[in-house]
Amino acid sequence: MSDPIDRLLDAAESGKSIIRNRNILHFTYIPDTILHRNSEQEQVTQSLIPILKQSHPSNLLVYGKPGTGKTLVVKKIISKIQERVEKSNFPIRLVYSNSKEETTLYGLLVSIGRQLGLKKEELPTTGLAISEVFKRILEKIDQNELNVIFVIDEIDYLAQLVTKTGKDILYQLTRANERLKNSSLTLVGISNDLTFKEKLDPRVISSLGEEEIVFTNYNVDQLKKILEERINEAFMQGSVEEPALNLCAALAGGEHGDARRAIDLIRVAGELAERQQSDTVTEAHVREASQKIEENKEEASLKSYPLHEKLVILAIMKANGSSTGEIYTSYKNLCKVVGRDGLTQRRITQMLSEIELSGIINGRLVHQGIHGRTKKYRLTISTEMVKKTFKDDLTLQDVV
DNA sequence: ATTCCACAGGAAACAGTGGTCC
DNA sequence: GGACCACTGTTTCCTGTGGAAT
Repeated sequence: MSDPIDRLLDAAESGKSIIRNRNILHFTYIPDTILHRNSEQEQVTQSLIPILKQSHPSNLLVYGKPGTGKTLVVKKIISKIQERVEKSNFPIRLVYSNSKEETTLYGLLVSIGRQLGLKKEELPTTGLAISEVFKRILEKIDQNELNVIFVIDEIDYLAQLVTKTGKDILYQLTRANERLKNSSLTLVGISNDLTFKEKLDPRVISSLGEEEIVFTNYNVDQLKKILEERINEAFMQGSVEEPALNLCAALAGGEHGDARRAIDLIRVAGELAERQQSDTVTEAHVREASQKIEENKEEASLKSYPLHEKLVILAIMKANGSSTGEIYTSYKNLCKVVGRDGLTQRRITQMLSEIELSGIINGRLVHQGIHGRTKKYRLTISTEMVKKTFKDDLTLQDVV
């Protein structure tokens, strides 16, 4: 009798692979035709055309929900312009940065500076005043006579960072051209949040929102087209069943027409099907994939929490559906068990709202008359999931 | 009609870290 | 080596609130 592991490996080796090309199953892979964003591509191109004419265009704002291809379109068009302009001896420099990836305003500015070629000695990663960092970036641009396009993804986060620190960097960015002598700066902001402009300083709105382009959500038919094209290239002929394709499009369309999610779904479903040595991807695989993606998200976010947040989640688990006060008492007990000092109730209240944002718990404000008002929280994920994930944490082993 | 509970959640201040600049 | 800066995670202090109880 052969070793079961060998048997598995043998089977996997002899079974045929239904995925031909994995790369195509990543959202960020863009074959030229696959975006289905013709009118948006035209709009973006048009508003950036002044660069070709060697005058700097007005600032541009691009809106669209996640997975609508807005970043990909912007990047693609700018790199096309770059190619043309290179020949004409009028250099432009593309600087891309994602506000969500940088946790601080300082970090964002430094990432921009690095892309412009500022070394660590010229622009240290900490210690300077924000205005100083900004000044150095502008000096560099002017010195090298660059025509720069700043693409700032998730610019709503930047706006948040700015309001937090009280600096008006956004305003200065939009008006930077007034300070530049031999160069130019164009700002392309990308945002998921259509309402984000309302929170901005009116002075910023007037210069930033000169041009606006909205990427509408994909509908189910468009998602189907996108999936079909990718499937044709990425899978073996006929290995994805029609109902599976439809389900993928429907699931992703049910959220806000997120092509990234649709493509993720079909990729994971394909991988599952391969692992199970199935010749085709079926509806069942897609459902399984959807569940798996969900679980992975939950697990990853549970794991990423620091100790006190984990304790709070455990406290909610132990007293499911209870009020902030009860959760706090439960949390204090847990702290005693693991031998840590408990934080204040104010901080725990804040943590609860933070955790709620991630969707792991659900809060409901209740007014109990003379018994005051409180918020009642319950877990939205299974307790098994929490236990399973926290078991690996040494300090938590006793309390799980 | 008034009181009063049990918090929610904003604002500000603070401590500590890790850095620059002169 | 002291003044200064950004930033995080926290504490302290505070005002506001809907409806049961009186």
